[in-house]
Amino acid sequence: MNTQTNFPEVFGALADPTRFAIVERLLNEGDLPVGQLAEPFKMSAPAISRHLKLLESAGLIERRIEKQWRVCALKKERFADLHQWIERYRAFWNTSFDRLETLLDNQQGEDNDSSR
Amino acid sequence: MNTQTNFPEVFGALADPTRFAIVERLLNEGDLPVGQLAEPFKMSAPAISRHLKLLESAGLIERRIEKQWRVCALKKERFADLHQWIERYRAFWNTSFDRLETLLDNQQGEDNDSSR
DNA sequence: TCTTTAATTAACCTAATTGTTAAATGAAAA
DNA sequence: TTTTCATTTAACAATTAGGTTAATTAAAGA
Repeated sequence: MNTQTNFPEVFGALADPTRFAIVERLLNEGDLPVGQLAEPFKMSAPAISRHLKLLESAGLIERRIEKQWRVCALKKERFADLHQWIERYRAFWNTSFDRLETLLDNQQGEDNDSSR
Repeated sequence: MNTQTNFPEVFGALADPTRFAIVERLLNEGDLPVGQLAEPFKMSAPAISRHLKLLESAGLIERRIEKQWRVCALKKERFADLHQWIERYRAFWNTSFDRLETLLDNQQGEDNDSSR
């Protein structure tokens, strides 16, 4: 399997709200240069730069140089790995949801967790 | 969608190797009492206890009392949430793998998603 | 060349995380 | 009821994470 994927490291990269938002944005808007990625946050450029470096080390993004900009892009492989990982849990979460299953089958009009 | 699922928090819970191993073990071996979960680690009981508390706060596990033991179990909802999240990236990672696709096809086989 | 723009690296500070040991809790067994 | 077992809480120390400002690099444009 994907023995080269260090899942705790990847999850650690996604564990910060800023980094998570960056990843989500790259999914929704496609590749973006560092400056534009930084713009929505009221955080210094060096802080963003370090977040991006961490995402890159975890293999979630890559940076390429384009003229005077560093453009960030999601790396497909890592997301494929994450998908494979969570798929292993399908047999568990997808069975006998009992009274929860109707709710979820409705395709998430809302969530159903009452634990918090 | 699952707006009340705090993904950075959930990822943070999975970002520690000990906690990740605990979650994997619960998937592979089913519900286990705290003492047995702690056994493979050369870490004090309080340390394990706090890891479990964090997993519980993130909604990844729950603890029930059974005789003199606290038995830990994975929570389906949270894994379903994670799956829904990564599914949103499928359109991205599943298309035009280009020269990578042969490499990855070797190991992952076909995916069988039924959630949409 | 000189200046500007884009981004990173360095040095530093504070807060959060993760581990420890000792004490506390609460149910079961004696 | 007293002891034992299973686990948690409290208090504390060491490390890591995440932010800041100042200095550096590197390419573009004047």
